[in-house]
Amino acid sequence: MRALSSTSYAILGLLAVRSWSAYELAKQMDRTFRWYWPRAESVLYEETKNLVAHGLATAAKHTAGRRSRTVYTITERGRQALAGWLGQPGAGPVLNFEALIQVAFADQGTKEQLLATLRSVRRGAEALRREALARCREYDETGGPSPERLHVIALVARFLLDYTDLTASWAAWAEEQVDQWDDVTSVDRAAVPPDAFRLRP
Amino acid sequence: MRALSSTSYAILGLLAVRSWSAYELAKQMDRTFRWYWPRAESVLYEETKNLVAHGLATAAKHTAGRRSRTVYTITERGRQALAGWLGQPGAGPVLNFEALIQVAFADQGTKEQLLATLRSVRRGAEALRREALARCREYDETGGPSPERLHVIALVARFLLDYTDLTASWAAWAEEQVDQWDDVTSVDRAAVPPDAFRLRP
DNA sequence: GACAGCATGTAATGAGTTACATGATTAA
DNA sequence: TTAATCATGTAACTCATTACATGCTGTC
Repeated sequence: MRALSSTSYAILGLLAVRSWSAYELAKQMDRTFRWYWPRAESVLYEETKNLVAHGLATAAKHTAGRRSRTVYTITERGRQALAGWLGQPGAGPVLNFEALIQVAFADQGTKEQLLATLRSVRRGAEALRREALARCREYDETGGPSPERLHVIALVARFLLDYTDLTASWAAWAEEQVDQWDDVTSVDRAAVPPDAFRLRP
Repeated sequence: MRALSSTSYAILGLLAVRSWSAYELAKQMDRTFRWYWPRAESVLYEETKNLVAHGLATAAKHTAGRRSRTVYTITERGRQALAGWLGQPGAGPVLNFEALIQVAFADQGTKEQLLATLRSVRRGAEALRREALARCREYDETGGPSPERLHVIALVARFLLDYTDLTASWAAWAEEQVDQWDDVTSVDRAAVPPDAFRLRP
């Protein structure tokens, strides 16, 4: 029986909304947490058991046809634990951006390498932005699967939309800048993007 | 002798700029990587040894006074390894935002809890934005410690400035929205922030 | 009858964090 | 002389990932 982690509470949060099978939870984690709390599928199967061991959820084995599925349901203690955790100070955004290390030391490589890095970041970010926009349109038009939770979902959505847009826009801007450079080892002060060091209005 | 990780290459990147003592590297990691590749100080002392074991750096024990310090220098093989890594596709931004889980399930707690979470995020983000702005002003005015690297630093700075600004602005906006709510369990469709689901112009 | 997807896991491994240990130097 | 900071690490632990294992079910 492990101690409860933020990941435990994240799953407990989903269970507070409704009961889910382990498989459904795994899919839902991919739909939602992937954006701001990405974890491998396998943690789900460990954590659900952990929640049961702590008495925060119950597991019910169903056998639809001959195929088994375990449905998890939150307990009253689980709701209390979740409410308590919501009062703890949670960590702000922690970013891991490998490609940005490569950008920071790009003068040790070639211009082509830097452009390839930026293009790959831009493509990935654009795909995420498209996905975020499509989901947002769905929520806006249909109310989504939990219309009674739309007000909190909107807060999260606003962040993710802005965040994916920022990444895509930045990568596009950086590509434009680098395109204008003769060389990645350039020392020319004029090659430094103007206003890069100032907050946009 | 461990396999090389992205963290290994990050440190190797610093060594490509100049030689550093282990302690200086630890400080520099805090100054730079903390923003987009945060790692504990202790990894530095493991990784430097690992770089030496791989032949990518050399260690020189100096004794200034009676205090010992180990100065690390990149080797030719180290420069080649770094240049090779710069050509590999690096991962895009991966976000871990614990407080956003709490926002997503805020309807299971109280309005006060949600406001406290948002305020704490905003305070932290504002502090980071101030720090980023101060560093940017320094780079803009003095050229910073490596003026010949200013063009790549500017690319990184632009991202970090926008990113810290986004987080701070979002938290402030979210606080304003929630302030107007009667209750966090509100179902009123009018309480949903207008245009939250649309990309800003 | 094969293959994609449903459904649920386990084992091995690894990267990273926290906490601790140690002693020197310098400024108040 | 006390505290802060310089300077370098080690050990234990935790969290998470990757890769694998298993068998069912519906469809072409």
